Amino acid sequence: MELSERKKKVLRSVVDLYIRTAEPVGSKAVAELPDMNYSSATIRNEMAELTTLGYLEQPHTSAGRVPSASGYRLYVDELMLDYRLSIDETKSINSAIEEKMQRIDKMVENVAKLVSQATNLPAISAASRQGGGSVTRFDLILAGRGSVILVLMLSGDQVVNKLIKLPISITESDLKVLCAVLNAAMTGLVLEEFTPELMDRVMRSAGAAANLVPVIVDFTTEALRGMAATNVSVAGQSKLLGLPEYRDVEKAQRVLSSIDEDAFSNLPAVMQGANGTKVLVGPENVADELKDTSVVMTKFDIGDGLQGMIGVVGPTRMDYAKVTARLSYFAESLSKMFAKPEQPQLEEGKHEEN
Amino acid sequence: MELSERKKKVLRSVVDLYIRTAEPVGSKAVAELPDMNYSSATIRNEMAELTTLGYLEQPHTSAGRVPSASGYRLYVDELMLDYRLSIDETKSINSAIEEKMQRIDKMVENVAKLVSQATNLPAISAASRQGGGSVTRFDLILAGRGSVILVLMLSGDQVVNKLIKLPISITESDLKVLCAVLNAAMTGLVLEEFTPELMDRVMRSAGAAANLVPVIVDFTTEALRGMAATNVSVAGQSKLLGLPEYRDVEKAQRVLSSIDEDAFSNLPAVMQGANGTKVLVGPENVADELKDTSVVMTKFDIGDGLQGMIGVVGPTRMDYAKVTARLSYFAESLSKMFAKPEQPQLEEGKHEEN
DNA sequence: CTTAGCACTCAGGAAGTAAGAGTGCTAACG
DNA sequence: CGTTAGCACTCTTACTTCCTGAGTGCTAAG
Repeated sequence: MELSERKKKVLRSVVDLYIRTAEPVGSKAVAELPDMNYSSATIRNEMAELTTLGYLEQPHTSAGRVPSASGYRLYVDELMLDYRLSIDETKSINSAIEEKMQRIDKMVENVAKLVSQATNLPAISAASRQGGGSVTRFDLILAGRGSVILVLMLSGDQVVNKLIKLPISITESDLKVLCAVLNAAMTGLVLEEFTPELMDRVMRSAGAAANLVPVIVDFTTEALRGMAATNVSVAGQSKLLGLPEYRDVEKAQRVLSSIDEDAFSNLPAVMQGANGTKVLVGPENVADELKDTSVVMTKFDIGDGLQGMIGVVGPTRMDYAKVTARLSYFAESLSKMFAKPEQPQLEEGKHEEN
Repeated sequence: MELSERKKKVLRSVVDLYIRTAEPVGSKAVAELPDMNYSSATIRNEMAELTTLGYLEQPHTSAGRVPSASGYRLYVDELMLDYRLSIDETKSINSAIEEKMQRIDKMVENVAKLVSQATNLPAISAASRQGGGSVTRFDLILAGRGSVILVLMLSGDQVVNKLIKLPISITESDLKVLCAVLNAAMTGLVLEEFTPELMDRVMRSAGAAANLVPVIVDFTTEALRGMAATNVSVAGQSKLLGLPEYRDVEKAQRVLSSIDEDAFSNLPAVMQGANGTKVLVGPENVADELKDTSVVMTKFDIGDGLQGMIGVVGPTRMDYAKVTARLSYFAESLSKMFAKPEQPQLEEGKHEEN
């Protein structure tokens, strides 16, 4: 059943007010709104009906009304007015992205931080690859006494490397042979195709440098696994504590620790189908601890089969309009950033160990 | 002035009890302790004196006593009994380290998580390099049409790489020339020595591939900067909320957000002098928000001029004995792990971008 | 020096009260 | 018939007041 225009207006006002104040809103408060030309009594009647329809709830007789989950749902789907980002906001988002994205190996982490700052709520960011990658090219560099640098070029123009130290020394020509064998036998293979038999075969034809093969295969499979793995980061958890609904420490802790954990490693799955921004209101969340909490998420494209996702966690009474606007803008900016090759430089690799 | 043995025993008992219960401890509770062979009246007298000496405080007349900052100080320095890790504990710490350290580019982050789990408190982990690094060796690999992979070997056997895409194509021999020039002119230099003049000079002698030089220098300086930067990670913030002293959300938030920020980027400096485990009790902390909170920290060695640090943040009433024990053991295990070369593999590099 | 006893203090909980906000209903109004 | 004013009713919240119990400091006896 379709609500009357006035009912919609009242519902929207109630949600808006509740978002602002975090306190149950009464008929009087709504009636006093600038463009509300009815008396509090009329509003009262409308609110009573909205309550029986299930869009509003009252904590107790004679408190104001609070939006119910379906109230929020309706608000998000139909009622909420688009929030227009100010020039300042877009500017600050852009410059934040520019500044922080240079070292992309921390991309996920940084994005989470930025989103959290922009929304003043805890934020999640994740990147995951659809389907497994493969090695495009093997290179081996002799780096002085017993050291060999293995350089893998992976599908999606990603490059990783590893320094291998050997007890024995090895000649340049041995490496050349091995390198050729590797490129012939192992390029284009996905993770599952790295069988023990394959390794045996490669080792037999690898000549003098055969003892390098196991290390190389190990690292290669690990790199492919790493490509497939989902990278998740959470930032700004403490922002939650500033909100009145989390004055209850128990609750705050439940929510925080459920975000803290790697509970989100399968979250990108939720995003699979949906396009654009998705809003999960309170009980729509699967996790029990989040029944009282809303999540707003958006996908963005990193290109090369990489899927990015950013999201925000907050009270059911969160400023959906503003949050969705900011999130979408973020996603858009990020997608754009990854789409354009900017400089002649495109790929970069960095890593350290012991 | 030296305290009598009995006073020490009483003080220790008070601190121990307070650590356990988080409630002011009365003379009766102390007197009832198994090996306390005095009546509550005697204890009362001792406690009164300890109060005037400043080691204990009472929240109000007729509450029990609570250790003061100097009480904790004394406890940490002299009184506390060594906590012996059980075999189980050492085992679980070791297996946690083994399991999680494989991908070392996430080392700092993982260590923070592990320490937090082991202590049930928020934990900080950081790694920073003493003094700047330099490039040991440049390599350039031609990776098909217009793509060149730059591989830098840095001091400390760290290897990083970057894929450079060029609008124009380039020949293998041009690359060889450039590579030789780079190795001749730029190895062994620290960040400050990369001047515009140097770049000019290199570009002039670089031959056909000269237009690659700016990109290479950019990436090199960025890599060196990255080496110098301190890497900090915080984990388990929500653990704080489980503790009775942080039922006050305001306080919890203050503390959490002061950890959340990059407030710790200069923390390793604090560790510079001290060896072993350092305990900062409440007001000894510089940050105002932490005046009410204690920090326990330890250094560990990553080798190659890299300094690691792990720390824990908790209420002044934290189980110093247990926490220090676990932290030290962690530090020790980590140092050991980084010291032994394990496999023939020592260094590993990994990174991705767009 | 240690201990028992006692009067005193003070935080925290229970109970009761008052104030205020908001509702639902009814009746009047245009 | 939709809208509004008025009013009785409900229920929370804040503020008292009171009481209890834990713990203390002091004194005097062992």
